[in-house]
Amino acid sequence: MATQSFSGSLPMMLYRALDVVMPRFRRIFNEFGLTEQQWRVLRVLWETEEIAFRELSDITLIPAPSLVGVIDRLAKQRLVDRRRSETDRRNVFVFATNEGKALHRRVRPRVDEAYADLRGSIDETDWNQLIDSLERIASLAAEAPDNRPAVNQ
Amino acid sequence: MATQSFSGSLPMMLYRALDVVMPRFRRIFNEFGLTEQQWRVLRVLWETEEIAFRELSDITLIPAPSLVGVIDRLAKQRLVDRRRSETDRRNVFVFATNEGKALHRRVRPRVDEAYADLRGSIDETDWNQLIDSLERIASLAAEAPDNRPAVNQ
DNA sequence: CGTTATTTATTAATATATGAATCATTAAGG
DNA sequence: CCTTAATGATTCATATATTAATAAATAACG
Repeated sequence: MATQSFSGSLPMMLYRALDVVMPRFRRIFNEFGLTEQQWRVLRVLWETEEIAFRELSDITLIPAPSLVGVIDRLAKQRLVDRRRSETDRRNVFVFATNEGKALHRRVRPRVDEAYADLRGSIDETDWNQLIDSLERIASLAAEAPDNRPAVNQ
Repeated sequence: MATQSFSGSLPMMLYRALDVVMPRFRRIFNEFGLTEQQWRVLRVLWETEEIAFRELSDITLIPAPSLVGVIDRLAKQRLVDRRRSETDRRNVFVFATNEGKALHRRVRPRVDEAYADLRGSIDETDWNQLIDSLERIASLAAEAPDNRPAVNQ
């Protein structure tokens, strides 16, 4: 096999896929005064009433130092709030306010619609194949002992 | 099909794949005092003696406003330099200095090795399938008229 | 128990991303 | 030509990423 071309490398292909896919979603977020990361937090809080800071960081893939600021800004808009655990005061829990839940309910249909459009623009088989391949890549995480990201315990 | 789970969505799967794949490369870049984006620029300049700013932005997937700073910092380290086009003075060309080329030659083998390791840790068929699927996603770009990224002209 | 490690969120410093605006240059039109 | 429109890099303001350090709380251990 010849020398790997830069643009054909796996990392650049992943970045390019995101560049193709994300703008349509960011446009929606912006309409509602949200950033992509702020949306991720609201989106996760839709599924769990309350969530530990670390777990929120793992699920949203927002690194902890960044997440601090994301939550600060969401809290300033009264969309989410924190509380410290009583049993272990190092832990922080995050939850959506009523205002946050209401905003989520308004944004969600638009995002779902865009997602359906995206999915509709790709052949069903290709789509499943892609998700499948990405899952296999993600499963490498456990095997690399020097990686913090995501699923490790 | 049930409601799309957040972590199983295409964007989050793409982000997770990058989170799994990139740390091993960033560790190498850091050893040589480079950031990921700085490396991308050096890596591209390895293939073309000189390149137009806009084209560099398209290939590296670094947005123009960010690329200005990336090149500024590389130039401060004497690794690259700019020159303005004589025929159209709006255009800027970027090229690697001898120092930049030398650094590239030192980093490159380490990156290639890490890439080979990565490739070796994934089944050949899975790998090809993934690259293949990502290419199909990338090809959607042309169909979305409101997207700047990459290949448009 | 008291001291030392470890864990958890946070802060700090620097680099990059994002979206809008600006400034210089060139192209187009009358 | 001269004015106006378009183009290309850059700047600006704000948000996030990255890596290291810190501070508070808890766990572990002698």
